[in-house]
Amino acid sequence: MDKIILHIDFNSYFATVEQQANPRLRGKPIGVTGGDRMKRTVLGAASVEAKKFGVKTGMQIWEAKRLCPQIILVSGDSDKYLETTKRFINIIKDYSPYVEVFSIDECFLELPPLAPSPVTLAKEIKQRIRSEIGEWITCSIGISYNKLMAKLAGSLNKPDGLVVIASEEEAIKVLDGVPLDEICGIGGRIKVRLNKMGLFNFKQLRAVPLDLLLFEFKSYGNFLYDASRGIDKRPVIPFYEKGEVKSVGHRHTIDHDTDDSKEIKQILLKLTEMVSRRLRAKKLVGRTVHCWIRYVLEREGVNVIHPPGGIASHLLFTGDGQQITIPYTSDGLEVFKACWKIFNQIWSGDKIRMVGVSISNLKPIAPQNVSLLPESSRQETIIKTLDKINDKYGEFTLQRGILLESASIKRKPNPFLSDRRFRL
DNA sequence: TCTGGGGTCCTAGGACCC
DNA sequence: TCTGGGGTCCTAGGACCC
Repeated sequence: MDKIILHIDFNSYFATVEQQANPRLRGKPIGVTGGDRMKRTVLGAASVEAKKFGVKTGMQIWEAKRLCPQIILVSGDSDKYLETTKRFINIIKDYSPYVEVFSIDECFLELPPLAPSPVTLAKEIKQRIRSEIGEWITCSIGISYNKLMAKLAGSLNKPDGLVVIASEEEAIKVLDGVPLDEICGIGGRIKVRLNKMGLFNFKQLRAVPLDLLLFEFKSYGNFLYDASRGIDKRPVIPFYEKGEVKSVGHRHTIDHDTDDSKEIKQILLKLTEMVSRRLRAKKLVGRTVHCWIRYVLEREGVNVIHPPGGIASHLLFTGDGQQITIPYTSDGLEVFKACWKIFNQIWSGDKIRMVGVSISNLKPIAPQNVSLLPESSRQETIIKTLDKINDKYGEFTLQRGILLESASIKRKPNPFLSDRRFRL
């Protein structure tokens, strides 16, 4: 193999971390939820034992309970998972500086040219994770000559697997035995489009000329062409070379549909403040504010499939959004003003189920950028003081007066609201 | 009983400037 | 009198990932 790349992926991550922390949960079907509010939430993870009943990550809780009535639901704790992730990354770094953190429970590792047998090394990593982090924490490792195939190899034998795809010849054999959406990069929509072209497996995809793929999929055709041949030239990008985040956002699904603009305003105030606080914590300012909403319309007697491949539903989801550019800021009130302006432009007046806010076009705060205007300087002092206290005592301990009326978002943040892509 | 929440990248078209 | 062409910025929207 030209390069040797390992893909390390934790199995049922949040669930095994919870089982490690609490012996009474071990060997039992558990599901990790987003927090104390169960309605309209989905599972962040399911334990191996729960998966035997057909329960899956991302499944709605009512469905998980239907499949497995004895499932134990555990409230997620993002700090705990992040802490565990930092520990395993520290182990991985002993083997190579080329570690790309792909998500909270996944990383790529490129081995130096003179590394000993990758299989022996992978076994050692698994053993160290067991002994240094916990016996309940298992991972699957895929080994191959590029990232795409390493990730595919890792997905072939779960949990606790170890699979090698050593050459392009082997890769093609493996590809011809899996569905199109098994590889990272082909999702439901692309699969449907490929199927419509009469393509149902990688062997058929390989027979399609590049020109045709480029015509149908633009530059994505290159990816499809290469992927079907086991080719992937993307480098492993170590954590210290990864750029800063490109956008920061939050969205919130309301636990009832609402057309009460006062209520929506309170939620947007909270979301914009959460976004701005994260910008300030990262010492960033941003200038493009994106606000979007989602409606749910009941359609009597009509079955709608949404999204493709999803479950049939009599509900039709629609939405609208807009983005505008404002002067660089990390002030929640400025972000809110932009957001509120957008909201009032796009809102149809229908009942709303979800609102979202994100800010992009980010840049680091210039240290010498001290404001000269007294009013602005006063605002900055207020923000800094709020941040200090909130950092110490938790989100929303102190907040602007206008936020205090709202009870729609609880103080303890949902673990799935926090950074999954983080920097070490 | 009816899909949570946080991201990334890409393309296309219009506005605007020189 | 009314237009070439290149480049950049902005916004909309689609698709994917975990």
